[in-house]
Amino acid sequence: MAPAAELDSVDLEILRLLQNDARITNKELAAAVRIAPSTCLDRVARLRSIGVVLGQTIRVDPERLGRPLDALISLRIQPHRRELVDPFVTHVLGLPETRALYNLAGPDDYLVHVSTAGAGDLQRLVLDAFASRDEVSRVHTTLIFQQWAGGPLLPPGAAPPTSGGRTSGSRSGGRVDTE
Amino acid sequence: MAPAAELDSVDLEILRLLQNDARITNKELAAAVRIAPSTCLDRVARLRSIGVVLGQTIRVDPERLGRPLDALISLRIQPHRRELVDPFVTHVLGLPETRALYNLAGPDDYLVHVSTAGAGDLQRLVLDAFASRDEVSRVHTTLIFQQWAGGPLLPPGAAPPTSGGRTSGSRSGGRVDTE
DNA sequence: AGTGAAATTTTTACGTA
DNA sequence: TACGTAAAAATTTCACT
Repeated sequence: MAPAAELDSVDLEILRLLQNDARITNKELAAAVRIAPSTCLDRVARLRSIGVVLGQTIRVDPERLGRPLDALISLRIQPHRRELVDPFVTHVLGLPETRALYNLAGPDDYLVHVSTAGAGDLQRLVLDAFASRDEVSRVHTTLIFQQWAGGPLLPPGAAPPTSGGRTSGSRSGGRVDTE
Repeated sequence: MAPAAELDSVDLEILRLLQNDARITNKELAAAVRIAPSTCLDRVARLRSIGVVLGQTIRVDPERLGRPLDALISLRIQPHRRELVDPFVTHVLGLPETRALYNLAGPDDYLVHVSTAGAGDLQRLVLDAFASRDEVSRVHTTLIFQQWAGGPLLPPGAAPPTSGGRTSGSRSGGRVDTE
């Protein structure tokens, strides 16, 4: 279930529009890509069924949830064995501050993106949730000043957004500024 | 428009459910949080209007879009002035491989999360899109073996998901494994 | 695969407690 | 603020090209 799916330009355009605003109605979406609503529904259903579209989520503003301070925490795991790593991953994903977790190829094994309530919360997190654990041999924290969410990830050569129509909101070029 | 919004436990539960699956109908959502559909609609509309909910997007599988290889690219910008930085940010956000961009506090000024078609594409990207630029003085690339998307980011103390009902799909604990 | 129209479900608006 | 009902609009199904 890994290989790349075959997508035509209409599929790519649908993905682009939905990634920009998934609340668009099927009717509007169909009009934007110039096909009938029922056909459009089939297209989207297919994209779901073949796993290109994994799901649909709301984008939440961390600041308005009381977590204005973001940071990246690099971690080195000492005996890098599965018995220690799996519980560690579970632990990190269980933290409410965790936004993303990466297992890396470099000397630092893991990178955690966290959103915290402030410097105090971040310090507490670094000390209590990471540094204090036996399997963690090194912790390095970097503050995030600003961040931008990625765009549609569409393959190069994909058709550019249709000229006239902004679908909704006030985005710029399909990219979403999150800060 | 920055301070934390006042949210009660119902709001938090709504956010959690929508973040898990934004395609849930308002009717189902209302039932899950035990309020009337019309009330639920008001709640969600409020969350949108006060900016807690920024929008709605589909989650796309990068692998199925032909980008199975992820990497983090650290960058140092030489004269770190706005005239150079702004075009650089625009350039990075314009790359189809870009998934996220961070402006950091450390010695490395920027971190770019990219999804690429493979080692060749990544090499081309590092050389042509980053290393070749005048304002970029240092490039460091780290491969991502595995990654996990963060969860609801909800404040601690928020009520756990209601006992019986899984809303849809087969997620685990509200977290979404993206690899 | 794509389409148009009917049938179903959902969203939305509004009056009331 | 929350609710229930009614109107509007959406999605979804289906027979046909």
